[in-house]
Amino acid sequence: MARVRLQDVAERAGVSMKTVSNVVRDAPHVSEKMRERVQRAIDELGYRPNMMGRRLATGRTGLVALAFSDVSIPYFAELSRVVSRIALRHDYQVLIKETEGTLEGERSLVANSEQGLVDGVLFQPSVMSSTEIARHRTELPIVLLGETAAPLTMDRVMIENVTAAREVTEHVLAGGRRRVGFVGNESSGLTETSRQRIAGYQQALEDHRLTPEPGLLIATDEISAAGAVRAVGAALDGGLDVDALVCRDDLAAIGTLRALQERGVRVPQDVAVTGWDDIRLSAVTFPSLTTVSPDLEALAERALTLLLERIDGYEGMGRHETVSHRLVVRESTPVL
Amino acid sequence: MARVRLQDVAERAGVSMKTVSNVVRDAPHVSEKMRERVQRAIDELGYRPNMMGRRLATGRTGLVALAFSDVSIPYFAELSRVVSRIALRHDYQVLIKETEGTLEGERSLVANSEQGLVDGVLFQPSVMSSTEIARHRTELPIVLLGETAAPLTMDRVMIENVTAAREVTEHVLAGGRRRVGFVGNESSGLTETSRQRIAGYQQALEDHRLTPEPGLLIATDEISAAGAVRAVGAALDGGLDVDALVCRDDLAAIGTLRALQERGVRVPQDVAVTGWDDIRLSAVTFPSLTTVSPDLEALAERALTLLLERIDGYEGMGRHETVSHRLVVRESTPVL
DNA sequence: CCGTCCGATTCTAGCGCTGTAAATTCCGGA
DNA sequence: TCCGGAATTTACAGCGCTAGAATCGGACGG
Repeated sequence: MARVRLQDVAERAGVSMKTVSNVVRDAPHVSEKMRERVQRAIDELGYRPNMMGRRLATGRTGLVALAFSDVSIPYFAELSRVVSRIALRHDYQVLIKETEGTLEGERSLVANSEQGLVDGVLFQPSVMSSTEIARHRTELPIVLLGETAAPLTMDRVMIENVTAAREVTEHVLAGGRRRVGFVGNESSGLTETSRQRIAGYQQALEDHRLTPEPGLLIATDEISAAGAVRAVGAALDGGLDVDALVCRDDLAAIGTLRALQERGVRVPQDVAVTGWDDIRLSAVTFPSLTTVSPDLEALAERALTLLLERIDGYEGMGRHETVSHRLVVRESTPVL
Repeated sequence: MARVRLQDVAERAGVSMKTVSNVVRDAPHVSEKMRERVQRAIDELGYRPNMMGRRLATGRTGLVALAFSDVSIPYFAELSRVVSRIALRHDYQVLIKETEGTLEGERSLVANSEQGLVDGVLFQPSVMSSTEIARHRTELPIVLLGETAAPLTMDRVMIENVTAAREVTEHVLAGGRRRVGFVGNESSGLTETSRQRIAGYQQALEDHRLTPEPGLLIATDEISAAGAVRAVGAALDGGLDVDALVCRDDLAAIGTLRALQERGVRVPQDVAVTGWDDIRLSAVTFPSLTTVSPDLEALAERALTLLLERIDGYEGMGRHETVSHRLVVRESTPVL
């Protein structure tokens, strides 16, 4: 049996297509009687609107893309959930696009490959520079997520990375630690995210009259727990002497935990460890992780709001917003 | 500036729309000369096809939905990646739909709410029974993932759960353990997945002339590491006496690890622990987890193949396939 | 030199829905 | 009973693209 179309319902109910359309979309100016009559026809025929038709007609796809490197990074998975949920409230669905964190993947995203498929994009760049993003600038509305030094013309939402990094470092210093390392900066080409977190970490050290030593920065070759296990392991075996390790993210912290425990180092007694992102698992590692918890809800809400405004035609300058974060203290740092 | 349409390119190149369309789609019957001429016009105008138009015309959306409870469960996130990658090879994009693991969410998915938006659905049900899914049966092609007792009319791809559960249990028994518990069955209403894994676990025990005791089954109230921490913690505090714990999935295993370590129980010396899914993190917990590793690649490939066949009009009986798995032995179980 | 044939190109309908503008209906008031 | 204006419903023209039929044009054999 062929699909039921608006036309079929219209004939069955003996009204015009437009009226049926109005009923389906819950539009105003439909009398109660008419609504009932049409609804009956819809139910009898089992009509379901064809989204593609609607989309072509309205020019809106009802889809926004959420782009980042890799969904299996817990932070991004959790972000996806929140964004999807909030988008749904605005009648939007979210299409997840993974860029693999490669320049190529990010470029193809920005080179409006999604043109005509999604109405806008929420994009957390990994490697593309802000200027390049601005240059490739498409018709497609884009809102940037994260720490990219965003072009003036584009919207961006992030948390206060420098401040947060300072707070978390301050927290371990307040616990009496003095040899504080940093884990997880990229071994080749620092991302803006790492740069800012390291900046905050350094500020905190300097506030305490401690000199940041290059040897305390432990770079990893990839954003993963396994990368951190290798890097921290190698550093420890190389004689690294620390009493605290501030990690770039929870995954790095989880890897750090393992590298320490493999060597019999106790956390937090011997070395305190902190993470970043407050992914769900950070509460169930042993010991559980003290971590920076960004307000994902607010992040998603603001980013989506800015994006929807762009989609609705807003053409002003880029808006740069920050959302709050808090420090969640758990077992991996000593109680004060 | 308004968007460039096919018509604009056609005028610019002085040819018909259809010819441009042929060039864009790389269709046959286009002379080299014409191709070049049109391509030049396309480049000059910066034309990008509007997917919505194409989709309406072809009736194909180029989108398949991948539905499961929650992306932030690592197994699903990793599955998403693999499915997306493989789908891309078939020129399909993947739309992730979370059902929250609720009957309501799953019903709304099956009640062809996606009609007209996606061409088909890969669905891993959490709570819906196979008969109900079959009843709600829509026009939309669906392939089931996972252990659901699939209706005869529907395609389904899974791994051999009973066998795998038996193997992993056998592995700890071979290590000399005799009081083997199972962690992670749902406290209310066993899912088919849990049922099969428990069945395999029991078979292995029986093979060793051990009697499965109900007290060795530790139910959790939700699929999460935190749920396992609570459940296993409570069981241990209640005097649970085991020397091995086979967990329903890696998340449960991670929670189990913590519950044991909190109480000073050593893994694997005092209690061996196994997981299921081989999520990335299972290699970096401390100790790392022995776990069942499904062949995700094959799972995704087969499921997508079956789905695409359905989309292309295949109307035969349901195909039920299994893909392979292997046991990955790591630190959480003693070496033999 | 002409008729045939075949691949290259154009023509013409839609795909299913919505927005606009015009037509119709409905009411209270005169 | 009739009129004016507001509310409701209808007619119709696309949104951008593709498919199939129709048409064109040139190479080839006779």
